[in-house]
Amino acid sequence: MATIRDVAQRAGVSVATVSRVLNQNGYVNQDTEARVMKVIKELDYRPNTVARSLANRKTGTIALILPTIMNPFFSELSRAVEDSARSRGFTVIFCNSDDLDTREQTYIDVLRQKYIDGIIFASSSLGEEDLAVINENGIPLVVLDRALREGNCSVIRSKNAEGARKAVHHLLATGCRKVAHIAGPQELITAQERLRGYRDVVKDLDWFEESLILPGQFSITGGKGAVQALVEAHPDVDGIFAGNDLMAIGALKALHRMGIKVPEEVSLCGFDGIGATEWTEPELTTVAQLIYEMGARAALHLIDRVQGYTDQVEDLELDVHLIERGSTRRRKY
Amino acid sequence: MATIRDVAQRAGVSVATVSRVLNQNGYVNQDTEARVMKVIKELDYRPNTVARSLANRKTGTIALILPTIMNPFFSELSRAVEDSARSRGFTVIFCNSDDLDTREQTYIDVLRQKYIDGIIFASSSLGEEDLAVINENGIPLVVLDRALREGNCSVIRSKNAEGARKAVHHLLATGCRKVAHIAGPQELITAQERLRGYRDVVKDLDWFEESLILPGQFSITGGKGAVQALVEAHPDVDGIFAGNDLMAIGALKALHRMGIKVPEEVSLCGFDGIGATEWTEPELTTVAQLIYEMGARAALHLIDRVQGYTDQVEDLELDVHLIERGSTRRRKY
DNA sequence: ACAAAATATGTAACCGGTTACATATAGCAT
DNA sequence: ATGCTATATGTAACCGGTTACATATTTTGT
Repeated sequence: MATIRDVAQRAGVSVATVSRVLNQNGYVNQDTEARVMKVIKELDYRPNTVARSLANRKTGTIALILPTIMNPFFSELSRAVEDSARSRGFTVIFCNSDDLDTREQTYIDVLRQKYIDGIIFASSSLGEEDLAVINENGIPLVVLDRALREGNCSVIRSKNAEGARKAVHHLLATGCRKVAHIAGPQELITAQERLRGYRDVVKDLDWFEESLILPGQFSITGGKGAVQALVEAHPDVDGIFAGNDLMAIGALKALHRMGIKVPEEVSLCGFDGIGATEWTEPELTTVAQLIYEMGARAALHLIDRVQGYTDQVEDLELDVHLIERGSTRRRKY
Repeated sequence: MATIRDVAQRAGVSVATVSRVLNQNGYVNQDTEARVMKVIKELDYRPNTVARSLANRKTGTIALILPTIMNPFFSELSRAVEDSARSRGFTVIFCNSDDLDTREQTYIDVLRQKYIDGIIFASSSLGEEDLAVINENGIPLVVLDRALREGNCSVIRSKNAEGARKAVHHLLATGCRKVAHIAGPQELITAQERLRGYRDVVKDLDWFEESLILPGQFSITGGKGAVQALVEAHPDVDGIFAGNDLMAIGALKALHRMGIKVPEEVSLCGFDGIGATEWTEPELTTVAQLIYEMGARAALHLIDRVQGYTDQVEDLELDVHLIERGSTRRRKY
């Protein structure tokens, strides 16, 4: 591979001049520029990004830390992030954390050493102190789905509580008399907020009791398990609000296996709006987040900060909307 | 951030010595080493990866080029790649190509400039010439799911034709009298091979005709469309082999919508073995690939080559196996 | 006891860019 | 004609590591 010095020599100029041509800064004579460009073409010269990164401490790379890419929610999110990054000439490094903080720690260490320009954090188990460490290193940070007291860090999240309320109201409106909630792991803010939304609506209804809230790990198996326990404890449940779509899918499977008809006997509503909610039968009613937009906004805002177009941190709450499908349907009594 | 010179100065040695301590090479006195290590701890020094990369032309980064991460097959594959890479201290850059060759070209350019150590190519539309370009640049390459004449490039693929034969044999064995095939885009080798496998089995059966082969784009919508056309043209079809699971899911939806019972009236078999085949009702019979293993092998082998542990290219054919589920069931006549 | 080999450490060039600073010429106002 | 500014280009230090080579000391072999 040709280097900048090869180009300089062949064009009869100094490396500084070539660099100026490359970066379109400083004064360069038109003729000189043309000559340099010609040589660049001839040699098929491409500036070495690593050398560039070393010199100006920018790598054109951002990292996306997420629990696991195998969760469709994060697949879509990361697709958005990569699309947006590419449109701005950035590349993306992926990190599956499995929500393990040791793993997150390790990643952050590695990323720091690699001069990563910025990080999008979609994995929620990292403590505030750790985030502070990143900040100290001056790495711009965008966090998804959590509120932070500390200021120097952008946050983008969905209206989880509001979405949960929408879901439960919808279930009640379609005629449910007793609505249970399959909750995600309470370490995660999203899971907390959705549970809160559920509580907001049902807490004063006479049928409500704590045992209508079951843990489901945000996973398919968790959703299945929750339904089994639920039906045993509350055979009269006729509505389920699952804290995410994967649990809803699991719930649907379990209900089917138990011979309970959806939506005739039990209505079911998920949360997230992943594509797979249209793959089941019946299709799942769900509270859709603007997943792609979330990823795109996160990436574009992060890159804006990296490039110094803005130094303001953002705190965005994205709308959610209910998508009514076959798993909930108005019932007549 | 402390630099190697800071460490050297504080420890009263030269940078070369510190470097030797860091890389565990060359001669270093025990006491000196201890002293250097102590200073490293004190300063919380981490070697700058970018500088290192520039010096030794290795970045500890590999790239994975795939059609789109939103296809669950590739989600799982990339999970495997990332896990394996991490276990060897490598990071992974993701590239969604959407099977556009311009996009792939651009990526390769960028990756070359970034001194990426190696590339895993899971996107099949790139021509041989382009692959040659990568090879000329000396970038180790592992290609998934395609055969290449040219030698200097490892290939890992599944036994697609064999898998397809298994699928069709299974459908016939469960009592199907007329089996159609929903095929993927024929630019892709995998799609070709699966179609070939289907042909191998049915070509001499009296009911076979070309119009039983329908294009389905490897997508859900494609699968739906294919089924609609199929049922119109061949109402007597009682078995469908879909070239991948997404199309099978689409087919299942369409059949359901048309009131055709699976497996009672039509048996359905997919290909890939993605998790979502267990999310549908009935669950989908499918020819499972060793997706995770494919990704893991690709990554580990690539890194072996990057690190010079081997310079042999690999040509691996992974086994596939039929998973029988509810979408195909033995019928009695 | 002496040469050869092993151990220990330092100097400085190098990887391939960027950029502060120095220098030189041309254009323009006074 | 003089001084000031805008234009044009080059020199060399710098980013933060690695490593070839030189040098000095210690150990080993005979």
